[in-house]
Amino acid sequence: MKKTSRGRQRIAMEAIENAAARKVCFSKRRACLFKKAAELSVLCGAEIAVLAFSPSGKPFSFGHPSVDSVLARFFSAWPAPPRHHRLAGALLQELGRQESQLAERLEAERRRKVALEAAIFRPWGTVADLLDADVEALGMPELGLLQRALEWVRAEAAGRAEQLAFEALQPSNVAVNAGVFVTADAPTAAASPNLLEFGYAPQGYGF
Amino acid sequence: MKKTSRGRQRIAMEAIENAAARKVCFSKRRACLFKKAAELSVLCGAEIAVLAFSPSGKPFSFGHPSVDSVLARFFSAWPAPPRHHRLAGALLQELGRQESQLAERLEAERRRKVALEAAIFRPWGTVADLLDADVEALGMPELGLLQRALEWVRAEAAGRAEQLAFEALQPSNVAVNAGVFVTADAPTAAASPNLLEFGYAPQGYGF
DNA sequence: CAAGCTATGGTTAGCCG
DNA sequence: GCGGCTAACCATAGCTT
Repeated sequence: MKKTSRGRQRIAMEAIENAAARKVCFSKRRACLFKKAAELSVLCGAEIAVLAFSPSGKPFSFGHPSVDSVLARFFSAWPAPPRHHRLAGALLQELGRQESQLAERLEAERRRKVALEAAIFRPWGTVADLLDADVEALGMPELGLLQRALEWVRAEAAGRAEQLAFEALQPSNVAVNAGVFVTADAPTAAASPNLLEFGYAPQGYGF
Repeated sequence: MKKTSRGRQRIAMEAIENAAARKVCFSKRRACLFKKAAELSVLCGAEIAVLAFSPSGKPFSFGHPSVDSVLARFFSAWPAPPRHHRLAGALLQELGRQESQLAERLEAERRRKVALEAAIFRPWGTVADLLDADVEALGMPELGLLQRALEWVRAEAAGRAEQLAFEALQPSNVAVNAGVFVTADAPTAAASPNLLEFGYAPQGYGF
């Protein structure tokens, strides 16, 4: 019997030129990376999040117990350096300065609302677009609402994420999800971008 | 010559009870996980972030090209679902309702400032503490400032992250950092929490 | 307590169906 | 374009230093 395979070959640690090979490599290795992350979280009880964008820009994520919880913890884990006090001083100063302008801002608020109104009934791209485009023009009530709205949207998206366990792993407390953001070609297109979701298990090399 | 090692053994995919073994396992596997993430990003040109908390709560992260850039992309990559339009409607409605209360809120703003003032000159724990404790009381100018302040703090922290490449990998565009957040025992302690930084290379099993 | 060792289980590049 | 196969690299559990 002649050898039917060359087995695993050593490859150089550099960008894979061949597009097809790169895609296959990404899918295979991403799966293993997520599996390793899951194993680590199970074995050691660690909280882990992995975010990955395929070469074509498709987002994938793994989280234990969830991507969001890890992100939240990560954001809050950064220690407060001494400079926070300087920051606080600057904040207060700015506060006092702006307080004296509250009256005129009340009027400006009204103008902002008109701009917001126009922006809102225009089809949106991403949440970030809303933030980028309008946050400067938003007044206090809008900011608060926007913040809550963003949290809501992200919570809903996270809630739809597939809750899958790896075969050899504890079937609970491991979440894997992947999604695609398909931009609309026409800015005026009424159809909203698609949200595709995948399970972790065999989902092919597509991305 | 008698066998000097049992080689790699198969272990059950369940939490490791022995604390010491768990620590060693976490350190070894985390290193490999980061290495795999780096390889994937180099081979496929993918953007990847890995956030991990050790069992004892110490944060570690890997990012290519950087944790922050991946997080930013991840947040903005979530597609805008149709419900955004419903959300927009609700937002506008709420906006109109709240606009009629602008005048009285102008007065409330003044009261908020006093509360903020008190909060600001109190030693802070983490940025999250500030957010959690005061965001409800913050008015529009404070919110905007706080947002910028948060971004600034995170940017500075990220800027201090070690820029290391793995031996076999391209020496650029790979960032690895790890830090510890040491909480102050006394809430009134003036000393701020420490920020310890590590390189990726041999740093032992400590965490 | 971290670093090195070694045998073995796990991962995966290249092919095939 | 996917899943599977195979053989060769790689990761790593348990020890030793």
